Amino acid sequence: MRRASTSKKSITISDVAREAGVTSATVSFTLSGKRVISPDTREAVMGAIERLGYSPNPHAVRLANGRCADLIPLFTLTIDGGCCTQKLLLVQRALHEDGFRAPIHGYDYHAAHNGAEQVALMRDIRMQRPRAVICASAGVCPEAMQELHKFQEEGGLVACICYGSPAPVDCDQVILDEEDNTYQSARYLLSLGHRRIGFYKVGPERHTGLRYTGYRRALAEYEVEYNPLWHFYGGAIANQEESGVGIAKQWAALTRENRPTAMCIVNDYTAQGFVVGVEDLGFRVPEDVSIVGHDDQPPARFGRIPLTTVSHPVEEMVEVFLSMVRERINGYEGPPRHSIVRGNLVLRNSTACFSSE
Amino acid sequence: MRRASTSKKSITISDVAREAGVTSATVSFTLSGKRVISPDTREAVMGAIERLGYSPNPHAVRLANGRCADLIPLFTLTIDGGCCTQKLLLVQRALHEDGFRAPIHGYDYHAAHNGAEQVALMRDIRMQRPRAVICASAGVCPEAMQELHKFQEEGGLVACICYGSPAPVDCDQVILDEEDNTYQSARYLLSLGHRRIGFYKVGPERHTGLRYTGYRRALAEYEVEYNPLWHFYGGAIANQEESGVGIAKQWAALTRENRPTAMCIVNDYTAQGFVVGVEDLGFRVPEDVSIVGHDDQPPARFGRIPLTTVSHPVEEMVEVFLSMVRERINGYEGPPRHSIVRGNLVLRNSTACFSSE
DNA sequence: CTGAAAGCGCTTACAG
DNA sequence: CTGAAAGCGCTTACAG
Repeated sequence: MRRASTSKKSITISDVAREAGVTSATVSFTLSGKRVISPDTREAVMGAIERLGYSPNPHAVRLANGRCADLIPLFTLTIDGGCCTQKLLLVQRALHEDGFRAPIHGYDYHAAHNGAEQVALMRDIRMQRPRAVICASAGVCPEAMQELHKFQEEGGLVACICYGSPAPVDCDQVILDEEDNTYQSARYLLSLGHRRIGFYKVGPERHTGLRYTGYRRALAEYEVEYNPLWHFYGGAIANQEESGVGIAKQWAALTRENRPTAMCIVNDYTAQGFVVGVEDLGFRVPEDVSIVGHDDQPPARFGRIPLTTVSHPVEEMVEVFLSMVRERINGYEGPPRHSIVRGNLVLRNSTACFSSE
Repeated sequence: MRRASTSKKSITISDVAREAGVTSATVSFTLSGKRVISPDTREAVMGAIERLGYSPNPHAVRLANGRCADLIPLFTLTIDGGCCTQKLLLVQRALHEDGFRAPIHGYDYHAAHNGAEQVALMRDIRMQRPRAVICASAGVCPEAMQELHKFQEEGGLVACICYGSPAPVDCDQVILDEEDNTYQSARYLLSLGHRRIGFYKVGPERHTGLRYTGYRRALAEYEVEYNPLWHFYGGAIANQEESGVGIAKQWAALTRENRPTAMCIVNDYTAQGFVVGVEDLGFRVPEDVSIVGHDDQPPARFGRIPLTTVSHPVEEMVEVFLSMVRERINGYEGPPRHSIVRGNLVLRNSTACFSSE
């Protein structure tokens, strides 16, 4: 914890050169291996480096190089340990194994839910001139995406991991099929005989979004009318489980005839919050209300009740994504590709056939 | 997705200077505000910047500056959405508000559970010469810590967020009192009359670690002998909940007389896994076994059963930590401080008095 | 096999 | 109020 003023000047390539009795070019080349170096010289240089504890200033290196060939930052506004984080971690691991440095630049969604801030963050990454940048596009504003576009124009590689619809950048993308995901869950509830089916997803959008579309498509298929009463909204609750408790209260506040007999809740955390909420109010799951969650994350199996859910195929998405990214890195020049991946229904105990009782 | 060869040369400060009809020094000074600039010049410069879409090359800036005054990277090997991630996110938000850039450099624990790798990662951060680096010390090897020490010698600021014992760097630290945490949980079970108390924590260490010490201290206080049979081990299961299922099987495999009537399980995720595991085997919680978890994370409230647990005071730790860090940034020169923070017992439904039945 | 020198894109004394 | 120039610490043609 010393002051900057006390700071020891850090040692540079010239120090090493002097110590080894050579020129800095020689030091640079013995380090990079881009020139044949005599064994004696190499030894002298390595010795000097060792003795002095030298390591290159990355800013100078990057400035001189123009581009950081071994850097692939991962950008995300979601860092909650859920599916998005899991994918990033898997991608990071693979990239490390390929010899890249792949720091996750994680920013809190709320902190970064500010366009100017996002742009600054993204620009900072772009200006580092990395080999590629990988972007988890959820929540990233168009202006920040524009930075990625500029990055491409400067010769950078971009690839995105998306939810539902492709990110507005012309690049390889792996996309979770959100529409199908929610369609499957709603259709399953309909197939059990339910007709009053509640719907909830996080976020402010009401009648937009692919999850909503999927829900509507299932209803249409069964010729069930959409009822705005059954479309729940979360308010500004930070915690996902708490949102579930909140919508449980809304649900219970409806009259018996208007109350959904089944709920399609996008995200297992919220779904378990809903379970806890309705149980606290004296209802039973699935007797009083069937519930389908989304993602098949740990709470689906270890939460209040084993949850029927639709999986979010994390591993599959990562696999597809990595193969695209690696092809690009190896020089593939074809047009950008969008790989859409679907989840599967997982049956557990939170759903039952409709009974008029 | 264009090739590097196609890359547009990015525009530099000289381009702006030329466009504005001034010198690059003037551009630099109008941007930094370190020199008074005439309104006309300022306007010309800003116009040129606007028209050209200029933004400075951070490598050049950092190389010239010697230190990045506005950069405070956060280093972590744990990025699971749990307490550690939560703390970093809160610290990041506060630092952003203070005008710093504070990217979380997150690395997967397993990927980085490799000394050389860790050192490389940490060195890369150090060599960026940021204002400070904040390190979540869990899992960080001594060699990587050594990098932080070098960083201090170069005049950098270091601060750590730790579990149990201080990190081996001479700097401000906020530390969760793990010993007390587990002591409290074990003592509570003893106070309920239990005498066969099982213990589990993640990690390979057997008879070391502050959590173990706290457990032993509680036993000693009640003059209960330590029994290695009741000390559970997880094996190499990646998923925390699955570890809980695993130890449930170990627990059930013991003879009735040897089976703990209560379990002290370090971490709510694993504790809920244990609940699910024993229930699947036909046992009831808390009738057949009482359980205390640790951390008071969402699964404690929304998991299979409402869990008695000991809190991990995330907000309090962040508050204490930030006040120390801000003092340092403002030039405080006193000796390094260690702030130890304790959690509190939270009573729910997973514990009951011992009954010989 | 190695050296001397230019260049990467900034910042900041030093002059005026 | 502004310019000309040195310097930050590397890399890489260009010579030898």
